[in-house]
Order: sequence, then C-alpha cells, then structure tokens
Amino acid sequence: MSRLKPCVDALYEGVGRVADNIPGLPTCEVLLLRLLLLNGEALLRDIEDKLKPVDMNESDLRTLMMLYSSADGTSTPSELCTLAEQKPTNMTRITTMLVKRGLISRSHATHDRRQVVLTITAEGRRFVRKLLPPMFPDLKDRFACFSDSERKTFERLLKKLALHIDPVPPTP
Amino acid sequence: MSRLKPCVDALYEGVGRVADNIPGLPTCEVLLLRLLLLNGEALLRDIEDKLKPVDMNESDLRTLMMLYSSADGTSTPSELCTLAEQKPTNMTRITTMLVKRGLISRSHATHDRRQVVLTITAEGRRFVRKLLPPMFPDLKDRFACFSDSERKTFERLLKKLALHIDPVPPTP
DNA sequence: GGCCGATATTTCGCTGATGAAGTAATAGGC
DNA sequence: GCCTATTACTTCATCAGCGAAATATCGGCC
Repeated sequence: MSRLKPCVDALYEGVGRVADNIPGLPTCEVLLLRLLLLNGEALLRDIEDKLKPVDMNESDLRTLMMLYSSADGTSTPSELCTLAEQKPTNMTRITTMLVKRGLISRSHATHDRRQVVLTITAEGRRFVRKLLPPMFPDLKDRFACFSDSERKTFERLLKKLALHIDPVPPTP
Repeated sequence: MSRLKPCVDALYEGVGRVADNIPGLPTCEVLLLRLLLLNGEALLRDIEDKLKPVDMNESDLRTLMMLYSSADGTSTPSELCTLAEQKPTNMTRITTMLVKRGLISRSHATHDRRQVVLTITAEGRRFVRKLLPPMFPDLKDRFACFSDSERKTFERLLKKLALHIDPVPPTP
C-alpha cells in the first residue's frame, strides 16, 4: 500500500496549478516545505508504530533518550523542554509517566528548590539498551536509498537549515 | 531566542555518547532522522503561528489547498485523506468546519451515493488568494541559507527519500 | 432479486498536547 | 529585611487527532 507517491505527485501538480494562479508563489520553497513535512510525518509514524507495543510515543522516548545520552544521566524539566522541543505542561505528564514506570526518578535540587532533578534509573538504561537495537535495521533501510555521499550532503543541508531557521522570528 | 542550536548541539553530543554505549548504532541515520524531525517541527510551528490569527491549523489549510489546487476544485473525503495524510475521522471534522466557514461545500455524488463531493467555493478561493501571499517572504527566508543548487539538491534528496520510505512495511 | 462482503463516511470515547492560570521558590532593588 | 518581578514547575480546561464501532451504500454471486 503505497501512500506517499500519490502525495508527491499531487503536490507537484498542485503547486504547478497554484503557481499559474497566484503570482509570486515561491514554487521551489513550497515544494521543499511540503516534502520535508511529508517525510517527517511518515518517519514519525513509523517510529510511533514501533513504540506502540511498549506503550510509548516518540516524545516519551525522546525525553528518555535525552537523559540516557546526557553526560551524567541527569537533567531538569526545563532543560528537557528546550532540548526535546516540548512544552512544560507536556513534560510534566511525560516525566510523571516515566517515573511511574520506574525508568527515571524525580528529586529536588538542593541549591534551588524550585528545580526538579530527573535522573535515569538503571532500569531506564536497561530499557533503552533493549528497545533500540531492534529498530536499527529498519532505520538503516529508511535511508538506504542514499549513497554515503548523499547521506553526508543531506545531513549537512539539514543541519544548515536547522541552524538557519532558528533565530528567524515570526513576522506578526 | 535561539531554540534549535542547543538541540542540534545536544543531538550530536548525545548520539556520540550513545554510540560508545550501544554497539551497532547507525549514527548517521539517527542524525538524519532527528535533524529531519527537528526541522519539520520548527517549520510546522512557524506555519501554525501564522495561521492562528485566521483560526486555522496546518491540516485545515492543507485540506483547503488540496481542493484549491485540484484540477476542478473538487474532491472527496477519502481522496483528501490520502493526499493530505489524514485519517477519515479527522477529515470529517476538518471539512465540517470548512463548510461552516463557507470555504467549501458538501454534496453527494450521483453515481455513488456513499461518496461525498467537496467543492471549494468562490469565497474559499478568495480566502486562499488573500491568505497565502503575505506568507511568501518568510517562507523564502526559511530557505535563504541555501544556494540555488543546494535547494535543487535538497529537493531531489527529499523527493527520493519520500518515494523510497513509502512502500517499506513496518516489521512487526 | 436477495444476501454478503467491501467501501465511504460519520459518530463516539479516549489520549496527547496546548495555553492560561495557579503555586512555590528565588533574586534583586531599596 | 521586605516587596516585587522572575523563574520553575504543576494543575486545569480544552481541543485536535485517533481507533473502533455504527451507518449507509454499492457490487458481485448465486
């Protein structure tokens, strides 16, 4: 069941028609935007499908991974919010759930008692080390259409874009 | 307020640390995946911010644009679902809202009375023609970090990826 | 021509994420 | 040493989107 090809086709046709209709349409940029979002959604769906069996979604895993991959297995909700691109509200829910599952622990910072310190537990580390490896083959497959140099180029462009769109404030 | 740079930095550091820890981690692929999602989320946020003033979200606009850009300004819920990557449930809600706002109209197909035919109205077309142009400058800015050839390369890679990840079924 | 499985869409109940308001603690001016 | 603004997090109400079930229609088989 091919889902993306019709989207891509309709996208190119549609943009062509709209361009005839609305002057000044930045055709190439629209294509880049839509293709990027299309790929993002598809990849996200794949991940979430794989996480469903362990009752997790991508935000949950991302949060857990931020702790797993931090220098000392420790962080705070606000730091995780900026690094995992989440709102505080949601971070509360995620961490509460992870604490309940015993994957992380919550405690208070001594120097600033407003701050909550989150630490990944031994069980959390075990969980990650068991969960990730089975996902590797499929992940490689996703990008198997690229040559090594294409992968490098793609990475370079994605990184460049991320750092560029960063500080652009929205025009109100 | 720079939000993405710390994410990118943490990503590269984090992946480095995890790679030391979990053998077989496809480092490059993980970076590609995370960077792609990061960019997608940031771009989506920008769009949704711009749409908030007109009480719309990106899915709503995408749906409306599929109709605007179709050959005859007409489609069906199921077709829109596949093209706009939406579930039927959500499409019902979106189209109901668009009908309420007078941007599209709903009617029944004569040859198959199960099907609903959605048509963009004159007001819907006006709405789109008024809404889009102010978004062009910012959209161009987003990709202004790329040279023409980089934009072409990026588009080629994105398209290639979309068509590749398409038919890969999830391994259960 | 009536029954059965498939298809198109909607309804319903639930979950994940959000913005706004609330709580708690700190920091800085005076 | 208090008062105010700021910061860190949580709670609450709400909403978009989803899966499963319901509804309506079609198409084919006998």
